[in-house]
Amino acid sequence: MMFALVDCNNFYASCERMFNPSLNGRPVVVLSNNDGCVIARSNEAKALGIPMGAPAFQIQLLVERNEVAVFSANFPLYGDMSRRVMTILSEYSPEQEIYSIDECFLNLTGINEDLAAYGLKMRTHVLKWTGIPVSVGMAPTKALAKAANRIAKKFTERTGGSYVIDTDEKRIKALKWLPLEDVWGIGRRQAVKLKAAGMRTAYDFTQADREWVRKNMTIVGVKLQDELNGIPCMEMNPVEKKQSITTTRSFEKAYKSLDELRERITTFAASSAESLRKQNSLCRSLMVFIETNRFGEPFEQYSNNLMVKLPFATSSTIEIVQSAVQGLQKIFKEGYHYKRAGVVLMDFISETNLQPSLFFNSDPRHLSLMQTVDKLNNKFGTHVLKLASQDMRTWKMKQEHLSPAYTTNLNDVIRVKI
DNA sequence: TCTGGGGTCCTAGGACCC
DNA sequence: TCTGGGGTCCTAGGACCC
Repeated sequence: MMFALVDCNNFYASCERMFNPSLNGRPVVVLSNNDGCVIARSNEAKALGIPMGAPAFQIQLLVERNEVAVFSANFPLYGDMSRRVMTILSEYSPEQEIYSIDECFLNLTGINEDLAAYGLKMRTHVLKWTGIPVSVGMAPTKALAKAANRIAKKFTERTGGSYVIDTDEKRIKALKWLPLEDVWGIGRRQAVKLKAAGMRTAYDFTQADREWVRKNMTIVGVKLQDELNGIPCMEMNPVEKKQSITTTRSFEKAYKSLDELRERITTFAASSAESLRKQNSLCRSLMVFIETNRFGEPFEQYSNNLMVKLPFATSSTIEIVQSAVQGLQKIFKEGYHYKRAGVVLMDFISETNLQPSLFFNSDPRHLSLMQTVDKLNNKFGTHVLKLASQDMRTWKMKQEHLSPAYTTNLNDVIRVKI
């Protein structure tokens, strides 16, 4: 077996920079929705010590002193750039697993070439066609490919951004270099436990007693140990349908009334339902949740969630919204300052596997109605059609540093003067 | 004033059944 | 002191990922 893990460097920051070359060499950060906290940093921003996840207001001083370029997250742009990168990479293997917006696994088993050079070829190709720098790690297991990727990225000057672990010597050298907490699959919790047991590097972990690992880290830990020892346990996962679809947002200000929350929940449920239809699924239950400011202060805290079983499988926005709002009414309590809410759809079946029930079924008229709505919304841009109860008030996300929709809106396409 | 959003998998323990 | 035991299904919560 041979896997590649290809990963875009500082992806969101690289996307912003791609359309604004004057930012080359300058520190760049991208903020989450509501301009809340840092979700991407260029190397220069990392070097300034701006931590991942830092609240925007806490890095204000650093930003001003160092002329850091700050952007509000522009997810349509990143999604579009991702699609382009992934399409190029798919040419390098018969099997691609898109693992996240900025990385994918490729199955390189049977590719009869010098792999390090093959990785460099991918990197050059992607950079030339999209302007996005990527790193390529290759190894006989997914976990080792992840480790190889870290080496490719960390030592770009030496590796050119492409590194292969194809011998036991290289494997051991890599694992002795890789700190425990940087291993794919070992999180903060486990790292503490492993360090307490005297381990420090990925290599130490591979030497740990198998039974101890099973007891302390379940079967997941045992598989990871095998993977790092070069025994593949994780296969390529073909792109499958999602098992749950979530829409959640923090609010710019606190909401107190049921009416305000009802509008938000309606909008979230509608957005989730749209994604559900996109993958041709129906859902049989959903969860709605609301919460006050989890950072406390100065008001009393309350958070709650509720699972709602739908009377039938459906993808109708109307029916899903109804159930979500019923759920909201059950958990809503007067007197709190709500700061976040969300709707999770789950328990899916495929449209084609629907077994109609004798008495309770989704309103058959909704399917064609929804198809029409989706078609129109697709054709004329987002949400020319929506429920009357959606977006009643002028709800707005804080986005003070939003870049143009360079690739998805004709008016924002970059013009080149000749 | 100001702290994101969207996923997956595994397990323990309760409910229920025989 | 002194409990029956074993299977299955479901769910909440924890851990991890990006």
